[in-house]
Amino acid sequence: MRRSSEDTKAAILAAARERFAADGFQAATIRAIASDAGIDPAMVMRYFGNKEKLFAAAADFDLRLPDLTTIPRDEVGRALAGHFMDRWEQDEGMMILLRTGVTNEAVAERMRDIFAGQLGPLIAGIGDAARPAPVRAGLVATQVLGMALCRYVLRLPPVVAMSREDVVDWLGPTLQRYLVGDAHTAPSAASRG
Amino acid sequence: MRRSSEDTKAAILAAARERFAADGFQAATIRAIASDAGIDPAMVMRYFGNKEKLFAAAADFDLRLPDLTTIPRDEVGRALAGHFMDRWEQDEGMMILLRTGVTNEAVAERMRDIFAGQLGPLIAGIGDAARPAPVRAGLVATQVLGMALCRYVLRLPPVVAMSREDVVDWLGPTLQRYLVGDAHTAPSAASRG
DNA sequence: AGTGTAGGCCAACATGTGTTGACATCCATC
DNA sequence: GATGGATGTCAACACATGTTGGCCTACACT
Repeated sequence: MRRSSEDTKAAILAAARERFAADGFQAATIRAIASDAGIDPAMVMRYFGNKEKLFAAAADFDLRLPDLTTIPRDEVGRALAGHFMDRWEQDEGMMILLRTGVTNEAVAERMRDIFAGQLGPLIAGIGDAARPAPVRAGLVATQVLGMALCRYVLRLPPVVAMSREDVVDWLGPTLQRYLVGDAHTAPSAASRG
Repeated sequence: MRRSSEDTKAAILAAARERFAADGFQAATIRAIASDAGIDPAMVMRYFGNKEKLFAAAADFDLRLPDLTTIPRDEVGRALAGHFMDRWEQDEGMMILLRTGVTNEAVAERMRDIFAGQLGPLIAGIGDAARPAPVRAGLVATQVLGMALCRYVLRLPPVVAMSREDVVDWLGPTLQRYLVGDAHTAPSAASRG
């Protein structure tokens, strides 16, 4: 069965995204990707030039952040937590960035651009001018990427076992404080469920 | 100049820790490590057997958690945040685990063991029995590892720019809530500094 | 039927890697 | 000073990888 050029290219890209997400840049081999796509390694070179360009095509990713200004101010933390959870599970792009960014400076820079360029402006629109938006964006990144790391990459059992709602319940207030709160907002440990 | 066996072994181990921390497992080559240590690659094999065993020796790491029961209950979050900050900066062991654990299942399992075995019991001693300690330990791990990832690996500029005290101020309340609080503890955004 | 072109495969090359075994060199001991 | 073990180097092997160029094959069109 013969495929069209576009079909083959798409098959290669799909296989590449899976392999890069599962194994990282170095461990994901052209041969393995080609095998998954059911074609010869030479085809990968034909369609994408080299491994770096294939990776660049596979690592395309956008946070697709919602407009936070349409959300009630006191629910913005939970909304963002839920959005990231959905985003992580629907698109393996973030897994690719996480697995490769830790050992590839170019990818790390891309992640810096994504979080500064997409999350920063969003937060600037809702936050308190007294605390700079980049710091708030950075803090949100630490909690959100840490959750992705522990849940999907390291697979810490209690973190994997949490439901989406559990995650939103726990991370929501944290993100809320990072977004619109103040460093010294003390948590109250009095109320118990 | 001739060195003793132990000196050479220590030099190799030091070079290996730096390389593994900077480049990860695959990108850190025996040849580069040997070159850093000023010896022939064959010596590495003689003293450590193979690359995996060298890595196992280099990736030795302990969280060295303090006894939280001696700390006032409402300061436990800040204390833990400060401890992790110190630990990250003094010992490159965590950088090694972070850079390699994302693409190496054996290392990921080791991190699971570390956080479940060291952090879990500690938290069980101070927490609320109503919420299981493993979940609390997992949540702490998400925030603490996320900070390490963003600050030392991805180097997000606003996160790098924060002082140790800034980090403790922001992460302290978060960890406090994860440790002894309740999921629905709402942050108060009223007070401003 | 003949033919050109796009899609696909095969074999090979250059390179870098972990790893090994043979050889060299220093130093303590007799 | 001779000897033997510890310390170290060298060259090479076996293997996997990214990459390349040549060749094959099906299909559309005349």
